[in-house]
Amino acid sequence: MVAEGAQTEKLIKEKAKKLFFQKGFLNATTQEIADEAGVNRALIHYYFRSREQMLDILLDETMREKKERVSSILSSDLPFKKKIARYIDALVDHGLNYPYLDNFIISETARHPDKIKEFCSKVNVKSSDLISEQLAAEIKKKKIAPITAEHFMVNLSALCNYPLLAKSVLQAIHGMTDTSYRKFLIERKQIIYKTIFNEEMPE
Amino acid sequence: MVAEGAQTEKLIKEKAKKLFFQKGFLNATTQEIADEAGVNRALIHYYFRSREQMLDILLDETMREKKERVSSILSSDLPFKKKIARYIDALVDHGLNYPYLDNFIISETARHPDKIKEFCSKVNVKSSDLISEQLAAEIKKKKIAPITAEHFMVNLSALCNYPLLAKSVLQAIHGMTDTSYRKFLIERKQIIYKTIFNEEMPE
DNA sequence: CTTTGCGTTAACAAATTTGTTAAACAAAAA
DNA sequence: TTTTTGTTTAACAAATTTGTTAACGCAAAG
Repeated sequence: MVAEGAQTEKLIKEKAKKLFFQKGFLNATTQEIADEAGVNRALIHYYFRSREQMLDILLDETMREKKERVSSILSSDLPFKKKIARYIDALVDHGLNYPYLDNFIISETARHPDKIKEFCSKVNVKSSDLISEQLAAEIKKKKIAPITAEHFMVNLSALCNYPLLAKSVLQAIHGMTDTSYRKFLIERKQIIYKTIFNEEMPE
Repeated sequence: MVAEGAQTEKLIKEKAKKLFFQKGFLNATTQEIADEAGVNRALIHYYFRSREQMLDILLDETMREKKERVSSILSSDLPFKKKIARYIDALVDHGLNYPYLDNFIISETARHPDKIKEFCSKVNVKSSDLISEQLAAEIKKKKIAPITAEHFMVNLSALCNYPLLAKSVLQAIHGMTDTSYRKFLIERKQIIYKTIFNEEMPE
């Protein structure tokens, strides 16, 4: 049973991401990660030196991937409402895969405030900048009620991300199964669009 | 320096809440809590037996308090929009005090799914039930666009809670200071009302 | 004044978790 | 076949963290 090096590294990363970002075990131990991947714990240190460094890599990788997906949509030349519809779609879909990613980032940055600053300086994407002109134009044309780009983006993030983040709680309160909650989240894409624009989502 | 018993217990709880719910250190050690309170670590075990039990008490106490505040508003006989305005106000104000409470609950329940179920069975408050009739009435009167009570409440929670939860991230992205972020959150009360009802918040 | 009991502390013990290292192992190169 | 290289493992060491305990101090009760 010899797993090629790069394979193992990838396997560990995948399983660690699963524990952290899908299951929400944000203090998963190196042992738990190793068990999940079915490898010896020392391999984590062999490939990543320390838990801390692995964590940084996972976070950087996952956030980068998400940011790419998301800002490619926001920087596209789609008409505004279409763009936002796509954005909602991407955000919710990504969140279905990694519901606890934001939760992880929040905890991590609460402890180590420098990390988020450092990361922002590397991957600086102030998403509100990407839509501010288009938003202003829509507002001028009276297509949308006046709102700043910051509040608009925060509204959007909140409506998309929160139900993913708070999955366990909302699911328990409303007594939903995993599948019915998933359905609820898919439904929300339309709801969010409607809440933001006060009109049905087209098509 | 003899601190009365009940005083000390209260002090420890306060400082622990500060670390967990205000600062977002959701793996604060017993030592950190003791230091914050300026007492010997053993006192935590003296009063709460174990870290685990203290945590349960803190969570129960804080959630109960929040639920009371919040559902008293929702079960009042205010007109619908006034009621929601109050609700937004209460939720954001509470969140200003304990921005990381939800984050804590989320992590906790991810690890121990039973806890949230147990809690829900004790303090069963399905907030959407408290407004569903009134909401339906408003919709019938064409005052609000059609939406289920569940989605309506999740929208509301999302818009209120997410910016508190994600404080560190949003603050970093938008380059805000603590005070300007606080201002931003206060502003949001109107924004949220406007987003939900598509009209200015009165008074 | 002595005793009793609660609150407090320091010191200790145990458990958990991370990180290191030397040896084992397998496949490719010599 | 032997060597070499990169990967994997078990065993060990160190650090962190939780939980326990015995002793100390002080105030109120006897």
